[in-house]
Amino acid sequence: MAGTTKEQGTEQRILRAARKVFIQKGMAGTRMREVADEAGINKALLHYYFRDKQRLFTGVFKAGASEQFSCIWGSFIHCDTLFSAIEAFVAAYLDRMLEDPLLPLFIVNELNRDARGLSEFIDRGRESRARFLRMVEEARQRGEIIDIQPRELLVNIMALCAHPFIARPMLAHIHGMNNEAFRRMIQERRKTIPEFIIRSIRS
Amino acid sequence: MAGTTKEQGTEQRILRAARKVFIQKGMAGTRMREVADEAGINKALLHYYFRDKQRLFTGVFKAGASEQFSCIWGSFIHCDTLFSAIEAFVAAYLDRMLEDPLLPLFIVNELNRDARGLSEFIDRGRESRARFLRMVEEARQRGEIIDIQPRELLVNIMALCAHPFIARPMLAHIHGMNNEAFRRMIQERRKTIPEFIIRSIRS
DNA sequence: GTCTATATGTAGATAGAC
DNA sequence: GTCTATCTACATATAGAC
Repeated sequence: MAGTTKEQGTEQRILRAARKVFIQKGMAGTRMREVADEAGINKALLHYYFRDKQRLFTGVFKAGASEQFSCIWGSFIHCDTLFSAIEAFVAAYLDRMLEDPLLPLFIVNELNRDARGLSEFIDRGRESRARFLRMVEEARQRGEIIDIQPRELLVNIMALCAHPFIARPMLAHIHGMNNEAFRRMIQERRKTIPEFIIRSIRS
Repeated sequence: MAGTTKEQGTEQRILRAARKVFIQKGMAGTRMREVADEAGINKALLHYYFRDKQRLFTGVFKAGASEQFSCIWGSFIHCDTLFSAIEAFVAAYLDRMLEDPLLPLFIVNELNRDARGLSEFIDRGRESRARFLRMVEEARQRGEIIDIQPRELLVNIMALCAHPFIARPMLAHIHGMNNEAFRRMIQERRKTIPEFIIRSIRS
């Protein structure tokens, strides 16, 4: 019955360690040595499980990162109004990113370096995105919201959610925020972002 | 009278090349070799002008990047209303970043890696930021806008301006945008971002 | 100032013992 | 599977000729 997994599974330990270091330092800034140390093993074992750095990098995503996209984009699946969908999406996004605050910066960063590698990763939320865009278009036709391009609205929502995480060091510097203050700000934005958006688009 | 500058100045050529490569690849991803090639010289000369990689990196900013912050934050210096200041700021930010679309990602990236290095760089706009926050507070007290934290509004404005540049590869992938389409989108946002914001905060 | 040649360190990756 | 020891490549940086 058991068999493949040992105490915790070396492969899993490596993946968790690699994920942590890659997200923090990026592909170019990551040293295999550091991943090995973080996992409590040596470099040779990394190459035993994953042939090379690139495969390790890819493995990290195959093993978990992409499920998060599904989680976020699946957040509003049961919402029947546009406004409730926006609220659900914002809450899901902020909650998820609070657990991995460096993830947004990491993703845009690596996507900028090599868009091919993570394209399938993005496509996970494709249907949900299409559905959201339809909801916007329908709300517009019913006259519930002003005349705004669905794409534009989506970009704005993503911007308001992601940017505080991406620009966190700058915000921390400008406004003198520590970790606790940052979390409080994000918690408040769970409410204020939907309010900000809905005030702007409501007819 | 002339004297220090030659045909174009080797130091300037190096700085321009370094700037280009650093912004594209980041500190960790940049190879001195690549900078030398880009500048049309050899590696040794880089070390002759700038002792090491770190100093070259610093030199790039001392030589030009920080002035851009001043340009953006000085954009609304003659605006007497909050709404006109927002319009001026958004226009200045987008126009500037269209010239260096990779700059926003680069800045947040390096700031995340080492916040000390670029802190003085951020401080350039400090007074202007303070003035902007005062304008928001005053407009709020006059009842022209709703009850919103000045800081929060500033974060939202920055988010709406910067995020399309930062997440450009993702947007390009999702919406199938080429360079020309991206520029058109930014041009439209010069109008739509201020509208979006002002609709949201106007009493 | 600018080059070639080289020193020095360290990265990713492999060989082979256990 | 896991380790130590090592190979190879390449990055930063320097020495020294011109």
